[in-house]
Amino acid sequence: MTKQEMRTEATKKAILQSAEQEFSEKGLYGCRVDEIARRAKVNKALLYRHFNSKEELYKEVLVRVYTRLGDLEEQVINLKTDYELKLRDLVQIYFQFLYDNPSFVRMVMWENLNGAKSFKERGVAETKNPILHELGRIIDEARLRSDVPETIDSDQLILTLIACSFNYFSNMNTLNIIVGKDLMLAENREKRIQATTEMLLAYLKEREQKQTHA
Amino acid sequence: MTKQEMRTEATKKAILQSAEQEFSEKGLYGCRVDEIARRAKVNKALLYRHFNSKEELYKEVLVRVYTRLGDLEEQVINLKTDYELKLRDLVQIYFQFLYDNPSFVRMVMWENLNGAKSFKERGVAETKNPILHELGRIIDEARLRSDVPETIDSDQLILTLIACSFNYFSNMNTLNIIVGKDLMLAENREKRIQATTEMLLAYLKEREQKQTHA
Amino acid sequence: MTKQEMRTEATKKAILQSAEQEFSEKGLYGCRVDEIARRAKVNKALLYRHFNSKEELYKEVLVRVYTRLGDLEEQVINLKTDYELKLRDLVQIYFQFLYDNPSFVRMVMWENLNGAKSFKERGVAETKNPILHELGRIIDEARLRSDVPETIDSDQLILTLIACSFNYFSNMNTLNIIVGKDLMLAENREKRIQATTEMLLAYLKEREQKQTHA
Amino acid sequence: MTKQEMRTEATKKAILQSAEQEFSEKGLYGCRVDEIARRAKVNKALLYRHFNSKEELYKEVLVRVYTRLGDLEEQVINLKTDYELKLRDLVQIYFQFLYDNPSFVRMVMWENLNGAKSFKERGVAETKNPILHELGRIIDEARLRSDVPETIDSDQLILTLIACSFNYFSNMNTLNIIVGKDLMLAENREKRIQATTEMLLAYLKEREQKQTHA
DNA sequence: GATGAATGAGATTTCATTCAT
DNA sequence: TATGAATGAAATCTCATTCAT
Repeated sequence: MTKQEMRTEATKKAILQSAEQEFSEKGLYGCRVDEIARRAKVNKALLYRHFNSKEELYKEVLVRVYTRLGDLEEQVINLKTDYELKLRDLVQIYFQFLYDNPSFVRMVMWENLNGAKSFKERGVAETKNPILHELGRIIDEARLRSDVPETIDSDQLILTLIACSFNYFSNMNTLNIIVGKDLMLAENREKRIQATTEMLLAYLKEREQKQTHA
Repeated sequence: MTKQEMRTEATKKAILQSAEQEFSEKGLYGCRVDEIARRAKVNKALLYRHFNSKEELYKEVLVRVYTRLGDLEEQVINLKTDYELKLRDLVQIYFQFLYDNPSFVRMVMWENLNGAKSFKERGVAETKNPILHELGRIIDEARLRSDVPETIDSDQLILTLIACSFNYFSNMNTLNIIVGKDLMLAENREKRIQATTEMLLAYLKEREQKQTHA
Repeated sequence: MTKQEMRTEATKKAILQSAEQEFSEKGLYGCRVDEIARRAKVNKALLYRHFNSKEELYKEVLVRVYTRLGDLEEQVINLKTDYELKLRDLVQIYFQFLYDNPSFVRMVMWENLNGAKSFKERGVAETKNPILHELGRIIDEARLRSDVPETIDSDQLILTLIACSFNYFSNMNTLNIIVGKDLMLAENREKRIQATTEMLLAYLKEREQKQTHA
Repeated sequence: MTKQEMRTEATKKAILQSAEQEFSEKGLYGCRVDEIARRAKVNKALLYRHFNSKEELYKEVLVRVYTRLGDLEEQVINLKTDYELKLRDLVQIYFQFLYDNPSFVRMVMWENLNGAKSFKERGVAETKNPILHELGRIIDEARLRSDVPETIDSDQLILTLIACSFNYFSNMNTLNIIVGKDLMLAENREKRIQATTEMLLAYLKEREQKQTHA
């Protein structure tokens, strides 16, 4: 890579970082190209040269943000063997990820509000998602060991994991008011991780019992 | 109420309806006053006469949408006596509300993305919320009957109920892709209601057991 | 005059008073019909019924304001006989009038900025102006008594009287800054009246001398 | 200065010239940004890029117009030595300036009608004013040579000079009607310059005499 | 006569995008 | 590649005026 190319890459990265801040904060419509350029310390014409349009830049940001999920892979493979503990860790890791990546949460929200348009157009769903991948494996393994019944609906577990984790951050502003607490506090997050884990496990066991009694 | 006043109310209502559609769809920034006026079949000046600014109109819509929660009261008071059945009904009612009121879901999302600014400014949190009110009562009653342990963390139940219900609709666009199903279908919603109920109950019982064994 | 007519007159007067405040303060373009109506506590439609248009109302105000000059007549006829004292009094009266009628000063300024359009259209120049009328008489009388030379240019006296009096109030905002004093203070006004009088007299005498020596 | 910068300056100058015409003619409120842009042959967005707002542009024009006073410096330093002649020249120069710069007169009028708001905000009073500066020097010198008494109130001279000169142009539209002459004519201006000078001198001498007799 | 609602045209300002260098 | 100037379209909001009762 030549010096020139490296400079170009640096420029693009600066733009993307700036754009991530702006887009995640204000969305595709609330955000201003001027502001992105200003924060990236480049001029608008350059931004357009590299990304063609505001919308394309937005999509690039979406992809970039989503890709970070992939970085969880290492953490996820090194989980304990016991499936209860594994599940607990998985929830923990997901919560931590959402806590560390507020722009992920917000971009997903913008996407949902926008009919997941860019999400679909850029095939973001294909992005490696170690959390869900591992949840699937946990269930599969448990099934094999008959820890959970064959009939378990793994979608419900996925939906519950996502709901309890994602919603905690996505709706934090209103939830804080509703429960009258600062849910950002480590203590409260910890409690919620615990409860989420218990819920998932309880759901599994409940099903198990039903299965047994059936 | 005079004829004149009735006409005025009708005009305001037309504007509010139009604004609700536009704001819930595109948010405060993505939406255009021109379009709201066009849909309401009034001119912009009139809209400004009645609502002063785009932002005030937005807040009015937020309040209006949120107020609909209150209409659930009748349904909620007529619940069965058994607390398990009650909980099931509550989840069912909430899911149905969110299904019937997509603009509620979206407005809450916009608010969260915007730091719940208008939510706070208009004291929307004070709005009657029969769902959460009833959930509180269910837990209280259960406690009295010792169906659930004293130590139960009711916040976790609230957060779970909201998360599992709200997130199902708020993130539907991306969830549909992730689970590869159309979650809007009655069948899938029904399953999710079932799972959510079971989760809540299992969580309660789990705690109960822990309590017992402790 | 019937009760109804009296009410109507009262309404018109209220509008005119309000309009005078607004127009003199902000001019024809800076002022808002809404505001005039609000201050007059009538609605706009009524205002239009009585005055047809913003511009006509403006002209009405101009005439009204200018007419107040006429009220000086009584004061002016009762002047002392000595022409020096008369002149002094005249200056004093004019200063007092301008001090008491800031809207006169401002309306004349707006008119000048606007090419005296309304001034001409409404023939405001025809309005009785006891100050100038009396100044003319003073000069005439003085001429007869040979107190001043025949050749005196009375226009110069008129222009000086107006300039020294009017400009003191019309440019007060900038003059205050230039001379670093509050020219509104009675003390400073008094000094200026004195100086203006002396100037007029000195001018007369100077001319006289020239005449004499010629 | 690069070519680019020169172009930019040219654009700004074109806008300022256009704005001066419009603002001086119609004032801050009567004037339209559209029109300024049209006359300057640029589009509105560019105008805003360079000047931020209509009001800032107005202030820039005010400063620009006022600065022209400074250009009189050369003329003013080369005055004759005799103080009577000096004074005469000063009046002549000031009249000529006001005649040549109608937008100066009008901007000062707008400012006074607007409470000298922009005048104060931009510290326009600090602008070099060779006329008043020189008038001060003339009086000082005269005092030293005892041509005029120590007690002379120089403010009165300043106010008279400004009043007689400025008012001649600021109120020309109404004065023309009052005196029934076209005061713009060179002949009439000349007479007025003569009268103003005599007035100032007469005032000085009158005071002198008083002083002498005292 | 009097009112409050309603209107159309237009004001200032903003924004995504392109041009010229 | 990179830049600052420039643009056209459109956004929010305002205002003199008229309508309907």
